[in-house]
Amino acid sequence: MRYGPSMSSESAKSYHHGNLREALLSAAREVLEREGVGALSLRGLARKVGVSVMAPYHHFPDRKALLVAVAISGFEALQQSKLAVTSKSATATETLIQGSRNYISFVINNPNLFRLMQSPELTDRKQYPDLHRAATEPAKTLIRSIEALSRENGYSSLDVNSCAKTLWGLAHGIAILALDGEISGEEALVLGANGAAAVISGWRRDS
Amino acid sequence: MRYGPSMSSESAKSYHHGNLREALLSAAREVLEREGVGALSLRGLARKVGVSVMAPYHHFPDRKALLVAVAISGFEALQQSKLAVTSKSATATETLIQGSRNYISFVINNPNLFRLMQSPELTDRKQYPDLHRAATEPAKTLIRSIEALSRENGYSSLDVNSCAKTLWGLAHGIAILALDGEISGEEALVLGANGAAAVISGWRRDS
DNA sequence: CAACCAATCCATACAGTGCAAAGATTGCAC
DNA sequence: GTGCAATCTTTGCACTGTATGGATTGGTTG
Repeated sequence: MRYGPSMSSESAKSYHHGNLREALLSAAREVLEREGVGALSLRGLARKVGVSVMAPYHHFPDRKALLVAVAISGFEALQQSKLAVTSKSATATETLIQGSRNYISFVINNPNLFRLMQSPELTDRKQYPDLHRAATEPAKTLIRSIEALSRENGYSSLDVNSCAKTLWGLAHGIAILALDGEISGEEALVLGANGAAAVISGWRRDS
Repeated sequence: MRYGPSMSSESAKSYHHGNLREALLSAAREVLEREGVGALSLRGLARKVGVSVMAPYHHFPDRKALLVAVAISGFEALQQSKLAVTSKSATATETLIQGSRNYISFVINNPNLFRLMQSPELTDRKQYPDLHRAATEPAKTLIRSIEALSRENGYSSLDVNSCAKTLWGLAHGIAILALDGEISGEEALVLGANGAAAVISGWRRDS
């Protein structure tokens, strides 16, 4: 693993770029957050990185594959921050509530990246195993938290799976409302936390 | 308002199409649901309708405007079915729970249309007043239902706005999980109804 | 009825895109 | 060193959105 176009001083333009793949991904993330997914073109990225039109195709089979790679990096970042929240929380309830806040916060801070992660164009995740795996990790973490909740509070009859999906769906939906400008970021964070609390307490009784 | 290319027998190819706008929208909805938003091109639609490359531009300033028009028709359909549910329900609680089911059902039955309605590409709704209006109608209906709930059940301290957004977000999020294949359609419908019930009962206590 | 005009449609052209094919350049293993 | 596989470039095609300017029409007005 080397870094930079070559070992020499700086930008000694060599025929081989050196780490084109990473450079492309980095440029893509930048363009994505600044101009949206519509502005992401392989040609544009190639230009930005200073490489020929077809060079990117040696690292990504097609445009979609590039988008998938960016999305994966997004899911990994999300998972990372989710784990951080989990390790900081004292109780399972707190983990879930703070997790909801954290999810919404991530969406607000990376709007276009999140939109890409949810893009209809990469919906067929079965076709991209790596993407599917990366996207599933956060869900697994959530389920573990709910199992902990069930243990800690003695909710023996709790349907872990349903509860997880409801909580996830709630955070997801509220975040999207914020993205669409229907509610402010602060409001979304509050709603996310309160809504999660309501679901947790309401769920125990009703199911 | 006329219909068809001309008054004569059939497909008497006249210079003026007659109702190009509607024909384009109809073709667009068809292509959209069959092949996804990515396959929606003005040229393709023009071809499909049997008209020149530039004809669509006399009815839609650009591609985005066509997408917006399709999205608007989607929101109108959603609102229509929402009203139908409301008028069929006896109590406010039932309206809200069935409304949640109905929303999720709409999404499942019109996946690509829904994706278009939520597309990041037409997020700047302020720029399309008609779209913004159409997209806001269902929310208004929801709020009215919650006000009814507050009256009927004596939840005097209920924060109508927050409750509405939480319920909306929940249905929204669960529907998206179904779209992404994370849960089945039936499961989504059940989760939507149960989740809504949990939020309603949980909310009353916690806020 | 005739003449006009605004709405509608068409033909052509240009820039930008994704990608296929085939050749150039390089670093690494032997 | 030599050969090979990875990497990068050149060229070309089919497709897209859309700007420009001209053709055709039906409805309105004199």
